[in-house]
Order: sequence, then structure tokens, then C-alpha cells
Amino acid sequence: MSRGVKDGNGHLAPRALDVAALAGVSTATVSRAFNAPEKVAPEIRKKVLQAAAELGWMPHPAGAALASRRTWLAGVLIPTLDNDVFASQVGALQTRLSADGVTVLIGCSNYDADQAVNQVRTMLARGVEALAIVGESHRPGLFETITARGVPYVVTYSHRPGSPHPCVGFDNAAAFRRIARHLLELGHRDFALIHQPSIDNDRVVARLEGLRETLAEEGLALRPQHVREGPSSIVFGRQSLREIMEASGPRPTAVICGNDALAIGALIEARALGLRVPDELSITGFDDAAMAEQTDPPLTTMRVDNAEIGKQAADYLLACLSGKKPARPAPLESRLIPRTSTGPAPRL
Amino acid sequence: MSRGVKDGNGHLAPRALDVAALAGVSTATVSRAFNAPEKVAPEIRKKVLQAAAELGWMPHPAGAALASRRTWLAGVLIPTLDNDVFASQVGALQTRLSADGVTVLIGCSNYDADQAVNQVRTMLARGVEALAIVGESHRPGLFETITARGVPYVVTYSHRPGSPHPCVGFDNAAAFRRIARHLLELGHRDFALIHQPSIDNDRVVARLEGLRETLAEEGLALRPQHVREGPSSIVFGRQSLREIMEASGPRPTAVICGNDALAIGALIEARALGLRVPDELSITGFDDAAMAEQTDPPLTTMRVDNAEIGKQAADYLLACLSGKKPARPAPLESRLIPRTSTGPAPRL
DNA sequence: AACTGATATGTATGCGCTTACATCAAGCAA
DNA sequence: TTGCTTGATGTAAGCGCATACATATCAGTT
Repeated sequence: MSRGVKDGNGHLAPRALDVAALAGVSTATVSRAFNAPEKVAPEIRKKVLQAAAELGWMPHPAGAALASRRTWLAGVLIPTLDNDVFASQVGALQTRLSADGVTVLIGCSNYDADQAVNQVRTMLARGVEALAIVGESHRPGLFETITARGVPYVVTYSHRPGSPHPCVGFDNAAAFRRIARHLLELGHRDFALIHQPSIDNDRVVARLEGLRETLAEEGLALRPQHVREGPSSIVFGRQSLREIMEASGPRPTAVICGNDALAIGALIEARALGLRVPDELSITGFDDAAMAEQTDPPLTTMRVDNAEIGKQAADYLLACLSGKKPARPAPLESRLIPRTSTGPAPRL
Repeated sequence: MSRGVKDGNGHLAPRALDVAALAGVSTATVSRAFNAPEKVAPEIRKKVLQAAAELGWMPHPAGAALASRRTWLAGVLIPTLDNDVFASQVGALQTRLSADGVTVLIGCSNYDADQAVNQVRTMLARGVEALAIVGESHRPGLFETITARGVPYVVTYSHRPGSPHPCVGFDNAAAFRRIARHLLELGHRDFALIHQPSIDNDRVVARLEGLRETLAEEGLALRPQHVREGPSSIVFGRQSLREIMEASGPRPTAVICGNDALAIGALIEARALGLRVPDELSITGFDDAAMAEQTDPPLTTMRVDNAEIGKQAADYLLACLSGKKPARPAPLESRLIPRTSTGPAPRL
């Protein structure tokens, strides 16, 4: 050990040179023993590994990154960790990437477009070599910043036909079309909608469009007083259902909710209002959360495999990193899970 | 630009030297303009910043880390992101740390002690300068590895009196003592317990001890057939309550659950069994999840401020990083939220 | 005018590692 | 034997930056 710098314990941090000395080889061989084992004679490699273990040495990532121009870092931009949907995407992404030695940096935008840009900048400054970004409605500069750096990226959670970006996700519009079809087939003609904030959120916007489109095909539309937009909480679901049911004019026979929390709120409030579900009112959710099949009645909802999104996004980015030009991923399926919170529209 | 290395777009990545040339200063001044603005004349600084913006330059983290011996990286080890409790801790930790320029690396152990050690090793190899670790029951070597590197750390989520580690969290044993007291005061004498896996989980173990201890003070104990350990899911809660109620011998009048999911399951099953809550059976949860106040009846549970844990852990680590020897954090409060899933024990 | 001290900037070294290239040894064909 | 090839190892040059130290500048003193 040749330097004076000590770590917090008064020990000297070993370097490749120390390992090399102990093993009786050069630093080049030490490096190769770790990064290109096939180029090193087995017995030499063993000596190096043993010396490293003895000194507790690991390659210093900064030195390695500098010399090799590889950071083995990837970033993921999500709205928040406080939502299972994104948490499981991140979890799966990380599991897959770390299997290939890539470490994941997480950036949360808190649903704020400016924070999103900042987070991406920060991750880029950290040297991430690939990025997964939830959604595609971001500040204009965001994707330019990324491509200007030549960093491969993938948009997750949504898979809009015609998007200029590589995406891993499902077609949000199609998912809501599916829900609408389900209810139309049950004879519903009067719909209400309770959904999460749509600003800067292309997933939500796409869903609304899918819904409007499908209703329009039947000459139907949502009455403004039957649409509520707000935080995706049980409480907002309850409050919204009450307001919708108290509004003047004809009552809806089906309430479509942007996620299961809102739907559970609606379900609870329906009970409080003495409305029988599904006899008098049908309610749908989205996500198929664990709670959805435990409600009374169990909730009809759409199931999306978020872990699969994370995994496929990771696969795509890994392929990019290994120099391939992978094909654009195919859209994932979202699946209607019909339970008993939906039923035939009540006879007039 | 002097080198031949190109990024993925065919552009050359600018370096401090390029910025220096454009601004007509030395690289030292460029560095100072970013890292020690007060040492640079305002108009020169402005020129440098402008040149950097023009070239899209940001300090390369590897070079910076190598030269300054600072990585500005911290790690957090949690069991899983799939649990709100940990997700919000991480979220708050990250928010606080990133405000001070520290990036967070996340390691998930998936409740597996070996993975925990590996994740910590990986993060250490990445150069993290501080670590937050959920819980203290880990493989023997884990904390030694950390201290051998001289890396400051903090244990989160639990705050056991007498722990050798600095902890940010609440006293799990005390929290369950509180629950037990609450039920004892209501006159309950026959208890059941449904809890999550206790292996490698000091938080759960501490809670069980707190409970056993408090019951023992009254000469009471849990009958083995009234204790169920398994996954913390609604389904397991349901199934467990059924088994407990079907067991031979006297029935419990109160069921204590390890978290709200289990309690909600128990609540649902109680209804299915035709048991009136709280008249015939009291049920308690833990965590005070959003759903807890929406159940029928609303769930009596313990509230813990997980975001506060994350924030305080971050504060502690930040203090360590700035060279202080901060005092050991005080335990946080967990608070009983009495709702109507608990009531007086039924008369015999 | 000469000197002092404070402040701003430049010079040059090295952080720990990877890797192109040089070197060397050994095996084999001629 | 010689020359050539192949594979294993060493040599040494950076990677991009921060920073100790040297130098320059200038205001204020005497």
C-alpha cells in the first residue's frame, strides 16, 4: 500500500496495484482476471482472486468507468414509488438489469413535468447508459436531451400505435374500449367516469379517448356532470360517486373508474347510498389490485402485468447496450377480469 | 474537441477542456465555477456556465469521483419495493438526499438474508458513501462489511432499545404492547394472532415478544391453534381467521393482525362467517393503510409515519457525510388509531 | 514607490483503472 | 535449427476531473 489516504477506519483502501503485488502479477493481469477471465491462465487467475479476497479489494467503479467508458448504470423515470403499479415495474426492471450487472437509478417526477426533466438530467449527468421513462407526454426537450446524448431509452406503461418512441406497455385506449364494450354488451347506456388527473398523463388521456370513441360509436357520450377528475384515492372515489348520484338529470347505470382505488371508493359509497351493485349500478376498476377480488361484490377490472413491463423494458435496453438494434417491442395484453361488480343494466 | 471517441450519435462528448477553451479559461476555473462558485469572479463564472450550456457539458461523474474521492452515492437496503411501507420510506429518503446532491441506489433483498448481503456488497462496490438498512437481523458479516469500509449506516424501521446500531424507527415491541393493552382494557382475554413470516425479520419478532410479554403480565397466553404465520395478504388473513374460528376449544374474542392486509382479510372472512365485528369479535391491523378507514367497520390499527423514517434516516446519514458525529436518533412514535373494528369483549 | 495581503486564476499532478501495444515463451512446421 | 504463429503477460498511456500549489493582480498601507 503506497498512499496516505485512509478510509474511515484508519485502513488503507487497497488498489489493483496492491493486489497485483500480492499475486505477483501486473495490474493488467488483475484487471483481466476480473473482466476477461478467458484471457488469463487458470492458476494465475486463482492467485489473483485469492489476493483480492485477502485484501478485500474490489475494482473501484470510478476508475473503471473512467478507463472503460462504461458505467453500467441505467435510469428509470416514474411518477412515484407510492404506486404499486410503478413500484412493481421498477422492481422487475431492477431484477432483470442487475442480473446483467447493471445498477438502476430511480428518478421520481411526482407527476411534475419539470421535475421529470430535472431527474432525467441528473441521471444523465450520473452517466446512465440507458433509460426507461414512464409515459410519453413530457416537456418537449426531454427526449431530445436523451437522444442528443445517444442514450437508448424506452417508454413504458403505454403502447400507443404510432408513437415515435420504442414502447413497452399496453394500449391504454384499447383497454378502455374493452371496458366500454363490456358494459355496452350488458345493455348500459348511461355512463359515469371517475378518473385520476389527466394533465401530463398520456395514459389517462388515451383511456379517456378510447372510452369516448367507443361510446360515440353507439351515439353515446358522457354527461359533464357524470365525469369527475381528481386524486386516485378511495376517498375521492366515494365523494365522486355521491356527487354523480346527486347530480340532476338521469342517473348513470355504470361507473367506470380510472383505477381500483377509485372503484373501491365508489363501491363503498354505493353501499352507503343503499344502491345495490350490480343490480342498480355497475362499477369497473383498473389494475386488478389485490383488493379487487376481495370487495363485496368483487370488482370487475382490467389486469395488466406490470412486472412484465419492467422485465421487457429491461430486456430491450440490455439489447441496446449490447450493441443490437432490437425490434420494437410488441404491445402487451391487458385483460378484462369480469367479476360481479358489473351486471346487466337495470330495466327502465 | 480533441479526441476521436464518439457517442452513439456521432457527436463528440465535450470535456472540461473544451468548455475551458470556449470560455477562455483553464479547466481549473471550469471546475471551480461548478464546485466552488464563490471562488470565481461572477462574470467569469457566467462565461463558463454559458460555454458549458452551449456545449451541453456536465462534469463526468467518474472523473469527478476519481479526483475528488467522492461519489455522492448512498444505498438503501429494503426487503421489497412491493410494500408501501418500504416504498414510502425510500421515496422520502431519496427526496431528502437528492436535495443535497446525493443519489440513491436501491437494493432489494426479497426477504432473503443472502441476497441482502450481496446487495450490500454490490452497493459498496459501487462506491456508496452511506447506507440505510431495514432491520437489524442480517447475516453476521453484513454490518462488519459495512464498518470495515468505514461507511456510515443507519438501521431503519425498528428502534430496539439496546441495539448496537444507530436506528431510525419505532419500537415494534412497544407498538404491539399498546395494541394488547387496548384490547385488554376492552376486557378481552382470548386472543388470536395472524402475522407475517418472522424468519430474518426482527421487526416481527419484536412485535410478537411485546405481545406475549403484555399478555403474560395478565397471566394470559396465545393458544397455538390461534396463531397463524404466513404471507401478508388478504387471502391469508381470510384463510387464517377461518382456521382459527374452526379450531377446537374456546374461540378468541380478539384477533391481532400483523398488518392491515391481514386484518382486512380477517374482517372479510368474519363477515362471511356471520360474525359481527366488533360485537362478537375485535380485529386490529397495523400500518394504517389508506384502506383501513374505509373498511366496514373501520379498522383499529397502528399508524407509523414511514416517510418520516426515510427523512430522518437521510438527515442522519447526511450529518455523518458532512463529518459530524450525530447523536443517535430518538425513537419515533407509533400511534394507536382506535376505530370500530375493536370493542368491548362480548359477555360470556 | 515599495511592500503587504487578499483574491483570482493557471499549472500540473494524480485519482484507480482498462486496454492497445509490445514483449516473451512455447509449440510447431519446414 | 530457424522462423512463424499463438497465447499469456507486462508496459505504459490515458480516461476527465479536482485540487495543492504557484503565480498574477490589485487595493490598501506605509
